Amino acid sequence: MRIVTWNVNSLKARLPRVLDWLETMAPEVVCIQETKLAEEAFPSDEFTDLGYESVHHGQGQWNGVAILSKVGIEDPVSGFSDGGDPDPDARIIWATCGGVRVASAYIPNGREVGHEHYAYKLGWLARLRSHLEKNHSRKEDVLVLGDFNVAPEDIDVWDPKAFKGATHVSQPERDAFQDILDWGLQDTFRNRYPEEGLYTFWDYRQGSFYKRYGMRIDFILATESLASQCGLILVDRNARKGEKPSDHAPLLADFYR
DNA sequence: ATGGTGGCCTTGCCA
Repeated sequence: MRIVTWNVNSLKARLPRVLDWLETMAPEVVCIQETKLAEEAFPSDEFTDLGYESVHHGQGQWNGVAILSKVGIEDPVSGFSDGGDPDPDARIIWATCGGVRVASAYIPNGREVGHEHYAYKLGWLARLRSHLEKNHSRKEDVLVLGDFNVAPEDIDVWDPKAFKGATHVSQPERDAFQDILDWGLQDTFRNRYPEEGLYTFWDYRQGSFYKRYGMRIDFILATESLASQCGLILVDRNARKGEKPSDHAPLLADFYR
């Protein structure tokens, strides 16, 4: 099964590029973040034409997550099933695709350390762990994909000194990310590539992509049963080039199962 | 290639 995560930064603005890329790479399952579309505006017909069923959890101007699948979509759930209040934002959707429980997640940005939105981010990461604990076992085939807005280690940013005091690298965020891994998930890309300088996001500003000023904040997290079957895994940096790119590149993995 | 925000029902906010 070939699976992808991609923060497209507006599916409306990105649709031609996304459709073209999906035709070329032909993944079975696709996790999209930042659709920035209302529920009814989701272009499901265009994806159907490429052979995908789809589920979307949208809210309009901001956020919005989706899963596309050529191998079935069963038991879709929007948000968290942890007994808590509904998340005000459309940031996570779950579905079972080809026997694998898949999540497409867009973790809050946090804005600034100490900001109200930063507290929301830490709480959101804790709820993700809580959802996993309450609904799944680490013995199951579970994949959590998405934009976590956290760089887990200093090697995941282009210059740690430039991020002093910033979100994405603070210890509470890194601890919350590690808590999710500690539930029973592995960072499949990092398993394969231990070196620095490999990123999934480059800010639009200041020519960051061309200067290689990136961050690795998008992940394909897998339980052991799947992580041990991970084959090809790569960031398609070519998708960050050219006309009207997203500020994130897609992360793609093949699981032999 | 020899440079260099972009998306949002926009006039500032968010990332």
